[in-house]
Amino acid sequence: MTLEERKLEVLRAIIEDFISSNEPVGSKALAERHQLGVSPATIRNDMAALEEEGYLTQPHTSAGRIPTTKGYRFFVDRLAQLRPLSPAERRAIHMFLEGAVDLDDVLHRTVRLLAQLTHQVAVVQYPSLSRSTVCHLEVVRLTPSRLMLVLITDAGRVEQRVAEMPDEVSEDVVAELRATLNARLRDRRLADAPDIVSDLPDSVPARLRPVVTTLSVVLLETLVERPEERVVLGGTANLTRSALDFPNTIRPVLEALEEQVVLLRLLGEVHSPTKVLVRIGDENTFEALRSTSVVSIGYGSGETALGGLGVLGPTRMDYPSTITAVSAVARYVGQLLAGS
Amino acid sequence: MTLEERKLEVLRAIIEDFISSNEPVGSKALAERHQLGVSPATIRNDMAALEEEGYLTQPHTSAGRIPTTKGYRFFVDRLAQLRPLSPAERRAIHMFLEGAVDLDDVLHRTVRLLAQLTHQVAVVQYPSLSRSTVCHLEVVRLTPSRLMLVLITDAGRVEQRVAEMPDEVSEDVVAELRATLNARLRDRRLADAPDIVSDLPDSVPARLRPVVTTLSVVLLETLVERPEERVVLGGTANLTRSALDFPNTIRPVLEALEEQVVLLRLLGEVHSPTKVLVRIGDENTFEALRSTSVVSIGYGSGETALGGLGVLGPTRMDYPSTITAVSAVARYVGQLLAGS
DNA sequence: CACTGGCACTCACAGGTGACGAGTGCCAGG
DNA sequence: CCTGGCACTCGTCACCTGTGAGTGCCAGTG
Repeated sequence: MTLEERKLEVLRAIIEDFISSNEPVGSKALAERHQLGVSPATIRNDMAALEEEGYLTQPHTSAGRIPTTKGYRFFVDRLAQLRPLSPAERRAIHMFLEGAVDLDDVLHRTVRLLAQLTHQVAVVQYPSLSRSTVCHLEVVRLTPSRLMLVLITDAGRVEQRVAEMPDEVSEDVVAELRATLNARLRDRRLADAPDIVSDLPDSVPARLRPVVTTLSVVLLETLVERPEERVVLGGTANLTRSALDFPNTIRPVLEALEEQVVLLRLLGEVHSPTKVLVRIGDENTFEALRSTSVVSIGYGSGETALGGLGVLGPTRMDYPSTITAVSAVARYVGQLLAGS
Repeated sequence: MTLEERKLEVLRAIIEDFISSNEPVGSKALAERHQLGVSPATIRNDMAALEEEGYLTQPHTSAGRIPTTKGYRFFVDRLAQLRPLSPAERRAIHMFLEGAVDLDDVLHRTVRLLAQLTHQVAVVQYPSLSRSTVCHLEVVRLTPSRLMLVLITDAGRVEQRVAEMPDEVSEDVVAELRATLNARLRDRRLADAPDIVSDLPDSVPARLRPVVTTLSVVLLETLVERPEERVVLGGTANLTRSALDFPNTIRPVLEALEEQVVLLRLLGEVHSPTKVLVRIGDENTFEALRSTSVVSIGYGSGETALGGLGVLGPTRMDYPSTITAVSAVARYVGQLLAGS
């Protein structure tokens, strides 16, 4: 199944031309635009072979060829040469993310940056709760019988939740709760938190028990039942850029992007912060995204990713540039979060 | 400038037909679909008059008429009869907003609800900081020299911000800060906060002064320089519903909607929680939104609005239904926030 | 054996034409 | 003041045709 040198060149040339023109590319044009050293007729034979093997297809008999999913896949895996980041892009990344003041800000800037760099739809996931550790757990007494729990993770993420208490709670008890909860949970991984939390009521003085029991339930809800991994979306206007011909092609995509579930699953499979993941066309799980490609990667300080980020665009996207941009941004965001 | 009875009927009929069909409506079709009791020829005369007066226009000579901005405006102000909420819609509102656990949740559900009810793009603003009062101000020591300020308002909004301290700060000092800040700010309106905050450094014991000064700066930044009124957006997929013919008509709209500034200004002028505001076509401030209409209203418990919410759609939207839906949702959200 | 030039063939697309019909304005008559 | 009738405009659609890009195949050549 190995292809000879020239056929590879032909495949690469076709994909590059198609990406920049969005029109089926024919043998003659190919011969003119690239120095392949052979005549159109020869190229035609190669094209026919490539089509036979499933890398190309024809929209109709007398048109040029366009790449199939398999063709793009081969291109991405073996043919594409990574384009280094241009100085302008490097500068843009720094400028964009420079002045960020907190996590929300970082992620919102990131999504705009990605959208702008790649001219595509950008998605950024909040640092996963389960992969973070507890930095602080604050208990605030809003009214005597209503407490607010504020969870702060090492990644800077802040989650809050109101808890209605069965009885009134004194300020002293709140202080005690705060101390107890922090003693138990601080620096623990949130993935381990559910176990710790459910043991909590049994291990506190009896007088605290009712309050702690109620709080435990709320905490568990926040941590487990609602693992709501948040996602920021941006650059949807870029969808209109590619698919100007098919307004009914962008509708399902927009609809899918409004579903949190879809977005999460989109980035959910991302684990490594080092290797970009490219899902092309019908390699995507979701029906509605079969006409798009997703380029994603994890970001984080160490080996394990805190969360994922990526972009979504037409299958005929500029993979080399996109991959470069996505991984550069992820690296920078990782540093930023580690340093803050 | 008063129009006679029948001309009004004709105008209403044209607008209603155009809204449901999205095609220029002609005299004959009009006479058939409505019981106006006159012949097409008569209607033609009325139409010519209405066009003369600026309520209608013709896309081209031999086509039917379509309403102008002025026509829609007249329709909304004088002709439209409010449609009561259907039981199904009422039920939908309750079901959607029932299980909301916190402010974020309420607002995200609201935006989805609005989008679904009206089949349009929905926008919901977070409760304005400046119109809220401080419920609690928490100071959390993340590391010895890094504090996090968490501001909780009566509307349930939570804003946090990290502050880098010049020196290390002891846990005792933090407790003192917490007490001082809360004593000064609790139950005060956030609009008044800047004054209070800037006086703060002068009115604390000298030993607290450096820390308080730094904190003041951060607080002021959070409150004033970054009055970042947050906005939630949803239902953008609905844009494709109306403008299927013009993909290049939805691009600028999508782009505009990605600008926070635009969204804020869109709802920024909303003040009353009782009266719906309708901005039609070129009545909109923003160039890109000249082809759309915005229906918005304030929500809140009392007289003053906490924030705004609304929908954006094509000028040929179903105004009566939309107005009903928007104001019903706003009323319900207001109750919800007051009760929580 | 691999490449090439030539040739016949296919087919999307653009441009032109004409029939059709929806819609209009105007006018004379009730 | 309303109506029916009539001539006119003009966008839409179906149809046709020429053009050209692109193909596959084949015989010829180094």
